[in-house]
Amino acid sequence: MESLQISDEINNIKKGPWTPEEDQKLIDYIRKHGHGSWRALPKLAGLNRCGKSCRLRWTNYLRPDIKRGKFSEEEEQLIVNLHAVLGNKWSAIATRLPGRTDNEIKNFWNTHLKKKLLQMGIDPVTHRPRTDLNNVLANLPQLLAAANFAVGNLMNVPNSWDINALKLQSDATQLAKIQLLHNIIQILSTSPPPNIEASSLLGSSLGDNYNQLFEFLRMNSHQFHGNNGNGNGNVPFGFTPQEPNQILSNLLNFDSASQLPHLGDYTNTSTSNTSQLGSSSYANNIPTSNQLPALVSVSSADCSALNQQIETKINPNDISNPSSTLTTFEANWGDFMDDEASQSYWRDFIE
DNA sequence: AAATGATACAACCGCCTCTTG
DNA sequence: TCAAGAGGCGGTTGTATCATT
Repeated sequence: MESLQISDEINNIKKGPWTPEEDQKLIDYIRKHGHGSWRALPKLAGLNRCGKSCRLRWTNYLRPDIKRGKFSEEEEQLIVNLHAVLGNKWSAIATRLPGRTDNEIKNFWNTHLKKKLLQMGIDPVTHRPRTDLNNVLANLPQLLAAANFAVGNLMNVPNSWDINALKLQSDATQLAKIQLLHNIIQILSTSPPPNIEASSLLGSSLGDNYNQLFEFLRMNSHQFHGNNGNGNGNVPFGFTPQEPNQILSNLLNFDSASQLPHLGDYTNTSTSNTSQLGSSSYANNIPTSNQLPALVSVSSADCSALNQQIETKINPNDISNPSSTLTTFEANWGDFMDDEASQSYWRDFIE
């Protein structure tokens, strides 16, 4: 590295930030002659830079068609979607965002989007919800808040699934969080952790969120079990959580190994909603299996409408694509790009 | 007001692919 | 077919700026 720098110094090759004078020389030259051979350009333009540096400066900063400023919501969404299909192919992604450079997108991804996805509980590499216990539980307060919000909104959507209302009331972030909550419930629905270490981990991680989680399950379980009105018994979230008591009883099995509050203690402090426990239908529908079913499909009509909305938003010029066959509600965010059919759609779209 | 840490982004580096002779 | 050079790409680093203590 040092020898390289020395060699560069000997050759009078400058490195580091570009000065306005250098920028102007580069712009003037390319305007007059085009860039031609990048290797030859610096000498011809009177710059003490290597060709590579000139090319980078031009393509990433000086090019006249470069769009400056913050990324819009649409651009953000598009980058996430494209990344789910293309991975770190920044140049390929950049071709879909006019005026944005691969470098800019890459930086934006690394500094903003990656964190955003992580905060949403989505793995930025796989674009799937993160299911490891630590991460799920670490995000529990956020997830519960988001899920409560989304459940409230989604349950107000008419049976016919007013997609517009759905989109207005609940963004993809909320949906992703519901997906994650689903994961939590799955974790909690399985047998108690097989060893004391896992028990302790879960207990300490859950901590104060225990009450919140219980409350959420209790408040919404009747809704999860409701018929969505389309006759097939599916519910919007596609899973039917066990009775909260049953789920949490798994936790109580290792209550002594952790610092979890006792269920009884909690219910005593929250009596305002206990009627829901008795009146809701969930009591008659306690699943026999500990495993929650996978997220369920909504009707194909609903899906196509939803997909079209997503696709229209992403690419207003291409609203009809027969290869798009998303069928799951999770398709709204993250997973929808991992769905095989969806991926083929995006590949088609990109190609 | 100064120190420290976090964040954003421009720029560089090394590797890979493509082109050309 | 192969080797060399040029260009392109993705990962990483360095530095300026902003936020917090």
